[in-house]
Amino acid sequence: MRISELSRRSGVSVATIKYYIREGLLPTGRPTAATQAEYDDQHLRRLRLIRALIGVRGLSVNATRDVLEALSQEQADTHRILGLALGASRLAEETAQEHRQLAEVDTLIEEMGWRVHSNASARTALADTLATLDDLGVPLDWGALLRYAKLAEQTAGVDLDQLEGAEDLLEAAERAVLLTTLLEPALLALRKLAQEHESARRHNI
Amino acid sequence: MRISELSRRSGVSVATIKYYIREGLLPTGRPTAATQAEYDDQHLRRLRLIRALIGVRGLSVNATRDVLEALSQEQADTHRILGLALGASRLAEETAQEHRQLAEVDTLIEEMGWRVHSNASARTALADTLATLDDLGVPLDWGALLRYAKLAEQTAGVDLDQLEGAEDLLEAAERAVLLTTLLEPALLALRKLAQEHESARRHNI
DNA sequence: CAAGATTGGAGAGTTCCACTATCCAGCATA
DNA sequence: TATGCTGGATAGTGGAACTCTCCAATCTTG
Repeated sequence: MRISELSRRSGVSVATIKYYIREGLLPTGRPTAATQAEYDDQHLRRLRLIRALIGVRGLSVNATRDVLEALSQEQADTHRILGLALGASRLAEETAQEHRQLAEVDTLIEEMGWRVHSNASARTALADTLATLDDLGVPLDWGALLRYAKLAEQTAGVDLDQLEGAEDLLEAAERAVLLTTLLEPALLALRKLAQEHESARRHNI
Repeated sequence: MRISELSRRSGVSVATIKYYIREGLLPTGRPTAATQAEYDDQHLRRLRLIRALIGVRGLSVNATRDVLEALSQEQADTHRILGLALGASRLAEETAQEHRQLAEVDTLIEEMGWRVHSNASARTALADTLATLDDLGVPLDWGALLRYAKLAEQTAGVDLDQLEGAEDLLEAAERAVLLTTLLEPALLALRKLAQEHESARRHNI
């Protein structure tokens, strides 16, 4: 198919497809002439993934490219993908406060018995939030943190179960990305609904 | 204190403070003369909260204003805050697909016995993601959804426990906002760490 | 009490991002 | 052969989040 058909089938404008190609989110088509190229179902599939990551998950184009690069580099290795596909995280200036929080995060990881090698951004993101809560005078106590961690562990268990049924490796890798990245807002939405219910229950409304 | 001291103590530039005042995130100081106003610790506190919501949580200025308005309007009612303080969510076009997913979400809410009245944005956010996953050929099955929901319920339990110790109502309301909004990236970070561990465990690495 | 810095308020300017539009020569189709 | 589509490049758009500049009034310092 040519670009206009790709556009029609994906619902993404030709101009935007060109933009994604320029930005390295989407590979170019197979050129058939100087001003002609051929696109296939892989392109369509990739384009849908891009739109999901940008539109539903709210990732930036840059963050999306990072995720996609991890996807293509590590297609054979689902485990690595899970470690890599975490997307955008803020760059944190290293204050003394942050260092202390980072140490607390590492203690938590040890306490949970988690074997975590890379994932520096998740560690700093966590330390970041803990530091901010401290600054705001609403520190999160160790017990709560531990309970959250245990629930996260169970959640990850459900996540990994979802990967079992995957047929080919490409699909497994893609599914891993979707579960780490795309499911985030859904889980947060679930938590909000549960909060409202739990609040109503405790206040006897 | 005057604006420059507020700036120095908060680490936010004077220009930005003025911008937040213009945008309605921060109330004006108490005017003492035509070109002078007095700020207090409440302003400083509010400013730190704003920076946390924008910087750490990544909320937009508009979304932050919504959260802050909910905070000031419903200070006395923690439950309402929890329902309101969910911040930015994408506007979804109502396709037939979406309707089906929304029905599934409602079935889930019923199955869980959740009493949820408002929170339309959490419902659509959830339906959105389910629809997208379906479109991408990686549907989330009912069992997994139910397991996620149960974990969300337990997470909400921990959340609500955190509110117990609050002394005054203002603090309770603020804490509710921080827990619904600011803790999100932390929980997602925990999930990522847990995923990496769980993946390593299952693959015997 | 004069000089210099600071202030509140408002408008304009800046930077970044995610597109979107325009242009062009080459190609496909009728 | 004319009409429209194509890849590639460049420029333009609109929104968001600041940031700068200006002003007269006011405060502070010497």
